[in-house]
Amino acid sequence: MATPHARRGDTRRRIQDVALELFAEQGYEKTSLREIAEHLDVTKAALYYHFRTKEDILNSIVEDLASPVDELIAWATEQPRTLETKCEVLRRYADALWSAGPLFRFIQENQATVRDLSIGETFKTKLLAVHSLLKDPDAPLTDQVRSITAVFAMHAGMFAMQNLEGDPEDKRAAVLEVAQELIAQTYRGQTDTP
Amino acid sequence: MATPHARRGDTRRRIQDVALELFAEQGYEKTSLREIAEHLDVTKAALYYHFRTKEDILNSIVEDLASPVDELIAWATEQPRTLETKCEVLRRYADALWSAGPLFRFIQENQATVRDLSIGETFKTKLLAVHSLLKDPDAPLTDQVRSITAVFAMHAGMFAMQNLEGDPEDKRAAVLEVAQELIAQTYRGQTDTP
Amino acid sequence: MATPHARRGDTRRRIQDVALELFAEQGYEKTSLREIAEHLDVTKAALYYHFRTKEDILNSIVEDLASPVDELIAWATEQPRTLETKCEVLRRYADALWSAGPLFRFIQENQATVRDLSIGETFKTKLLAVHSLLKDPDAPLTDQVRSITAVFAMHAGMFAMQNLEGDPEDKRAAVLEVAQELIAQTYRGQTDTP
Amino acid sequence: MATPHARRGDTRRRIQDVALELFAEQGYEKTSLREIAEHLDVTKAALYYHFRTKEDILNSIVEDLASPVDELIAWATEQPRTLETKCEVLRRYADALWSAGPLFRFIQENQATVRDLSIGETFKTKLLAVHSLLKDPDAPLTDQVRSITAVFAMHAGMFAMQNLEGDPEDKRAAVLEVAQELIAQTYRGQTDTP
DNA sequence: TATGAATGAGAATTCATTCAT
DNA sequence: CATGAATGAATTCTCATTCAT
Repeated sequence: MATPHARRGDTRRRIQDVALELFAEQGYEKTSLREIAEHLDVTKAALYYHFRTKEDILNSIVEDLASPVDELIAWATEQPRTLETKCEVLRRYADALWSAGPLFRFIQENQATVRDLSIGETFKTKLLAVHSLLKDPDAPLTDQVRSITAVFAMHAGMFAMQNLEGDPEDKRAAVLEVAQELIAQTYRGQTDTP
Repeated sequence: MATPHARRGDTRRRIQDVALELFAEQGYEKTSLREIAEHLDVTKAALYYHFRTKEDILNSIVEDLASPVDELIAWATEQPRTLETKCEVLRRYADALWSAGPLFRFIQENQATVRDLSIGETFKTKLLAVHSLLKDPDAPLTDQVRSITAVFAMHAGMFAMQNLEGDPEDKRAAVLEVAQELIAQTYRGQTDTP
Repeated sequence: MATPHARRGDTRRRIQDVALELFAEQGYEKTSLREIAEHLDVTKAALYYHFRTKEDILNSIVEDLASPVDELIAWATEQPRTLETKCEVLRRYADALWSAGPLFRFIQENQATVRDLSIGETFKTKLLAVHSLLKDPDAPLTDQVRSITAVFAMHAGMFAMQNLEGDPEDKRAAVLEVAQELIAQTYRGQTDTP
Repeated sequence: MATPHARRGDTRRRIQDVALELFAEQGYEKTSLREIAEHLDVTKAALYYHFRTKEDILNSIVEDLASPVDELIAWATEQPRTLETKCEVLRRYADALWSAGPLFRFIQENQATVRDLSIGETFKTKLLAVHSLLKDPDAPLTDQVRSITAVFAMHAGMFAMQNLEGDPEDKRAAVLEVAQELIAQTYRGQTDTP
C-alpha cells in the first residue's frame, strides 16, 4: 500500500488535485493544461485520456467536492424552518465551505469565468437553495438582505479574513457567530412588532 | 457614413467606456482587444495609440473612477472615530460603490485576475484603508469580523442582490442599513461590559 | 499527398535546416516563423512544439554546429604556443568555419542582431579564445593587430571572396596562406630586435 | 546664433544624427521610428515631413557622409597605380572610415539588412572600387586575397580592436601599417621572382 | 495508460506609413 | 513645420484540442 510510487491508477485524482490547486492560485484562464501536465510530469495528452476537456476537469472536481452542500440542503429541507435549524444550517455550511476551501475560494475569485462555465449554473442554484433555507419569502427587505449577508459573510470569511491576525479556528468561529447573529436579528422583529 | 470620423477627441473615453462594459460583462481575460475595437469600429492599433497595453486601459479606468474612494478616506481620516462617523463612512462608501458600479462589479468578479494586475495592489490598499476606518484595532475578534462583514456586505450587495426583487433604491438602502447595524453592534458591547 | 506525414522524427532537424538557410539568406529579423513554417509545410505552432522561442531555434543550431570550434580551442590549449601550433590552429579554424559555413556567414552579417541574442556572448567568448591562442599578450601593438587581422581575414574570406573568381578550394587555401603569413610576421621581429 | 534653442531648421540634421546613433547602437530593424522621434521629442509624423521613408533617412545619411570615399576614388583614379599611391589610398581610406565611424560600423554590423536596402548596392560598388584601386587584375590569387584582406582589416579595425587596450590613435596607426604591409607584400614577389 | 507530433484559432503587441488640420 | 489620430499588415507566441501509435 505504501509503495514507493503508489501512483497507480490515482492519476485521475492527482490531476484533479493539481488542477484545483493551480486554478485556485492563479485563476482558471491563466492556468493552462500544459502547466498542469508539467506539474504532474505527464504530457498534456495524458490529461485528455482522463478528461474530455479542461472544463471537464473542473466539473469533476465540483462533483467530488460539492456533495456536502447537497447533503446539507437535503437535510435542511426536512427540518422545521426554525431559528435553530437555520443556525445549524449555517454551522454545517461553514463545515462544507471549509472542507472544500480551495474550491470555494476558486469560485469566489473567478466569478466572471465561472459564470459561463457549466458549474456556474450549478452553483448559482445551490447558493439560492441555501439562501432560501435561511430566508422567509415574505420577510421585509432588510431581513432578506440580512440573510444574504449571512451567507456572503461566510464566503468572504474564507479569503478576506486572511489579513486578520488570530487563530484560524477562532476566526472561523467568529465568522459563524456573526452570520448566526444576522439570522437571529431576523427573528427579533417578529416578536416586537405584532 | 454620415460623419466619416466626426468623433473628435472622445475616442479615448469611448475606449474606456466600451472596455469597462465588456470587462464587467465577460471578464478581463475573455475580453480581447479585437472585440473592444470592433465595438468601436476602429482597428486594434487605434487602441494602442491611446493606451500602451491592455492593462493600461484598465488602469486608466480605475484612475478616473476610483477617486471618490480616496476622497472618502481623506475625509474620514480627519474625523473623530465615532459611531456616527463610521455610519457616514458607510453611507459615502455606498455612494462611491454605486457611482462606479460596473468597475466594482468587475473587480468583485475578477479577483483572481485582478490580483496580479497593477490595480490589485491599489485596491487591496484602499480596501484595507476603508476597513481600518471602521474597525477598532484592539476590538475583540468578533467585532473585527463584524466590520469586515459590513464592508463585504456592501460589495456583495452590488451584484448578489440582483436576484432579489424590489426597487433598486430600496435594496441599496437596506444593504446600507444592515451594514451600519453591524458596526453599531460593535459599540453595544462597550457600554454593556464595562 | 504521396506520404501524408511520412517524415518521422526529423522535423526538428528540418526546422533547423530551413531556419539556418533563411536566417543566412535574409537575416534573423527579416525571417519570420511563418516563413519557416511555410517552407516546411507545417503550421507555426508546430515550430513551437519543437522549440520554445525563435531565439531557441537559433541557439539549438549553434549548439549543434559550433562544437568544432570548442574542440579546436580545447586541443590548442594543450599544445605549446609555437608558430607551428598557431598555423595549425588557423588551419583547423578554417575547417570549422567552412564546415558550418552558413552559420558563420549568418553571424558575420547579423552582428547587430546577434549582439543581444544569447549567442552573442557565446561567440564573443569563443572568438576571443581563438584570438588569444594566436597572440602573445605582451607583443607590440602591431603584432596584436596582425593576429586579429589573421582571424578576421578568415571570416571575411567566407563571404567577401565570393566576388573573386577562381576555384573555391584555391581561394580557401589562399586565405589560409595569408592568415598564416600574418602570424608568421609576428615572429620575424623577435629575432631581429633582441 | 547661439540662441537658447538654436534648433531652427536643423531638425533634419538632428534626425539624421539621432537615427545614425540608434542604428549603429541597436541595428536598423530594431530601431523604430517611434524611438527616434521620442529621442528628439517630436512626433513620428514629423519625421515624415523631413523624409519620405525610414530607408530614406538612412540614404540621406549615407549621401552626407560617404562623399570622402567618392573623393578618394576620384583622386586615386588619376594617380599612377604605384605602391606609393596604394599606400596613400589606404591612408585616406582610413581617414574616411574614421571620420564617418558610426556609419561604417553600422554597415559592418548590419550587412544582412543593408544588403536589400538601396545603400547595399551603393556600398558594394564603392567597396569594389576601392579594392580595384589596390589590386592588380592579373595578380596571383594570393595577392588578390592580400589586397582584400587589407581593406577588411581596416573595416574590422573599427570595431574589433575595441577589445584591445591602447591609445586609439596608436591602434589606428597599427591597423594602417598592417594593411599597407599586406599591399607591400604584393610587390615583393614581382621584383624577387622575375 | 499513456505519448509525440501536430493543428487552427486567436491573443497582445509593434511597425511603417498616411493624412487632415 | 509639425501633430493627432488612425490604419493594415505583420510578428511572436499561447492555448485547447486531436489522433495515430
